[in-house]
Amino acid sequence: MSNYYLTTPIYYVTAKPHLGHAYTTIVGDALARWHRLLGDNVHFLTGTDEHGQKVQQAAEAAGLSPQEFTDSIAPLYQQAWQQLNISNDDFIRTTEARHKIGVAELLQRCYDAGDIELGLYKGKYCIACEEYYTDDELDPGDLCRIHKIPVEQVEEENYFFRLSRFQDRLLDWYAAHPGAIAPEFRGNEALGLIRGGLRDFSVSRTSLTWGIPLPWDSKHVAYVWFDALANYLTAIGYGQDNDEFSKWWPAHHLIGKDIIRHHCAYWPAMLISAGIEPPAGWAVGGWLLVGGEKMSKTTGNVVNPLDLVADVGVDGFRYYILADTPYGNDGDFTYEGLIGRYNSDLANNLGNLLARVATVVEKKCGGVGPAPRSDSPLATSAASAYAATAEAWAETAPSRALEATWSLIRATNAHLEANEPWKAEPGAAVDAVMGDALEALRIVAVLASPAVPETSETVWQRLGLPGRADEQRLPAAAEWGRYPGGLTVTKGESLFPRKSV
RNA sequence: GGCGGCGUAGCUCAGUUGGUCAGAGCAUCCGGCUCAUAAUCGGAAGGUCAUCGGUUCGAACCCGAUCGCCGCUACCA
Repeated sequence: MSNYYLTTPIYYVTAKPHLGHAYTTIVGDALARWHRLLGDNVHFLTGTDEHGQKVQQAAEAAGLSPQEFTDSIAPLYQQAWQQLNISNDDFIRTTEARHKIGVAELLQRCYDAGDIELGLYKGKYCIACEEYYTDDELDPGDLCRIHKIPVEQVEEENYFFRLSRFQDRLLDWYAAHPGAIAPEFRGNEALGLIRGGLRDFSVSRTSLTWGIPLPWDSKHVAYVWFDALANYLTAIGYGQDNDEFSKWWPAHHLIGKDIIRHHCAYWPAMLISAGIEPPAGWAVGGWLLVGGEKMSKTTGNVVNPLDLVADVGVDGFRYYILADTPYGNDGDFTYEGLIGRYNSDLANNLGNLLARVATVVEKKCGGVGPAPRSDSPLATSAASAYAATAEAWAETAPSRALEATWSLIRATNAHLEANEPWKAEPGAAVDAVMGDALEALRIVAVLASPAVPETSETVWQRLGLPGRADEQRLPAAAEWGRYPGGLTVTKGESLFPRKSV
């Protein structure tokens, strides 16, 4: 049994949970659940990023202390993930004591290594970005390109992380670890920006107090990115519990394409400096657009995932997110797409298959599920569906994984159609066909459980199987012929009632 | 400007080292079936794999050029 440590980015508490957060988190959850099926010992982490100037400002605007403010937002994420059936093993908030202890440790290590040095920073600073910019990075009139507001001329004593020293070490590390960043073109992008030259970056601020003090100079608080990245360490005991830490590290990171620089350049450099092994891998996702446009408050197209759950259920939403968006590229959320997937894949294929099988078992087999044939033609369909599903999950390609799993559902519908058990008199022939269908459904329930966990449990129970679908272990659970027969099959309500468009 | 990517059936996309690679799903049309959620099954139609040229016995896949689109070039999934 191997340990598998998976992280999502931690989400900045100036925004409430939206579709974009849900997208990354659901992908992470499905991956975590798949690895649990494989028998891995999984630790799946998500959380919230709660320090920095923007939080301080948002708190002031709300008339709260920063701590009160973050205390009011962080639970929204925890609740959202609960409602989306996210199986995170931990949830870290960067305002927790364990995090502050670990960050201090990491800072001190980098400082002791000589990679953090005091400097004077004169520059043009965008308050909204919390970033300094050079002239060529600004629009005419010294406007921030992102926020279109004037930057301020600021002079501040800062500590700097000497990132510029790490270019060769990073390139060497990546050369020795091909494929660490997926998809490949994102890896090229990361290498490109490292080759393009790395500038030292400021890791402290004296201009605000809402942050973690530097252990050797308490006038400074840690820059929010340094603070935030460290969550991946502090959540598993860095600086406090070495056994726990070394049990899980290095991590597999799930990130968005916009934070490649921080995660693929800053972060491994910080780790190398502190004497910690770089991450095991990064899976970089694209944006989930809404109607072809980037979600933003100004265009008013921010989608609340919980509204969608009310329409198509948790699994309907999860399935759509996973099946309709090839990971790595931008996806496009549309309501029509959501309903289309729901109807065709969930209602027509999976839901209807279970319904027709249950009915025929009831009518022709007395409601008792027969055992499958060992030489069923469906056995090969199941084997190839499993192989393709496993391969796709290994490549962080949920959409292809689900397509592969669903191929077994289609094959099962075809198998029924070819044998027409509803026309035959009860007997061995009917039993054989229905046993095959039940066995295929059993395998589908296991393979689909990372995406649609609730549905898989329901199918599992309706088939009369003991235990739970998500307790099964692959590859054994995908072997043909494990449905024992003699179990009571329950018809039940429609799994996914069709939606009218 | 620099670096990188994309352009495959109406739509969304698979095609890992060049030789059943011209595919899947959805949508459309025709037919079958009626156990099932007007579901399902079969079949058809639909692409000169952006364009041009090259390498090769053979290229969607390699090389060059052209056209179009996009990403990154220190905010945030």
